[in-house]
Amino acid sequence: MPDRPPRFFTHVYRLVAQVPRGKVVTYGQVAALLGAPRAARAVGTALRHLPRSLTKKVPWQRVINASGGISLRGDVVRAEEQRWLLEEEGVAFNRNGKVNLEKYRWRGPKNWKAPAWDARL
DNA sequence: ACGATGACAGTTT
DNA sequence: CAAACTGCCATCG
Repeated sequence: MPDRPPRFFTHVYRLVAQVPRGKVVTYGQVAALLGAPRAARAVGTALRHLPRSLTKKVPWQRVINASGGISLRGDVVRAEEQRWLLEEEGVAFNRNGKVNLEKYRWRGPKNWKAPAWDARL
């Protein structure tokens, strides 16, 4: 059994797990909702390390970049899978492979309160 | 502890 | 509009 994911990672997973089908969020948005508006890059790191055991529970495909595009640069296969999964649930891509964020962006959970993930216990 | 790393983002060319 | 630059952050050896 591998080690449990770091705190920050698990918070990312818990939030992303709430993104409804057919909606998307950006890395920066996730970071902001977690109370760390500049940690967008770290959110990407967290998703890159998403345990296989959680791929079924965490809709990682619903997280895209601020430009409305897929960010998996190196992994082309994975990138195609992400687009396929999103189209599968009704998210449309324009000719440039971008999603209309104004239309598909998820605004976040109701009465959401940023977790104190960075608090030292 | 320090520097390298990467599924980012905003600004400037 | 796209590529280049620059700042930022949690993790990892």
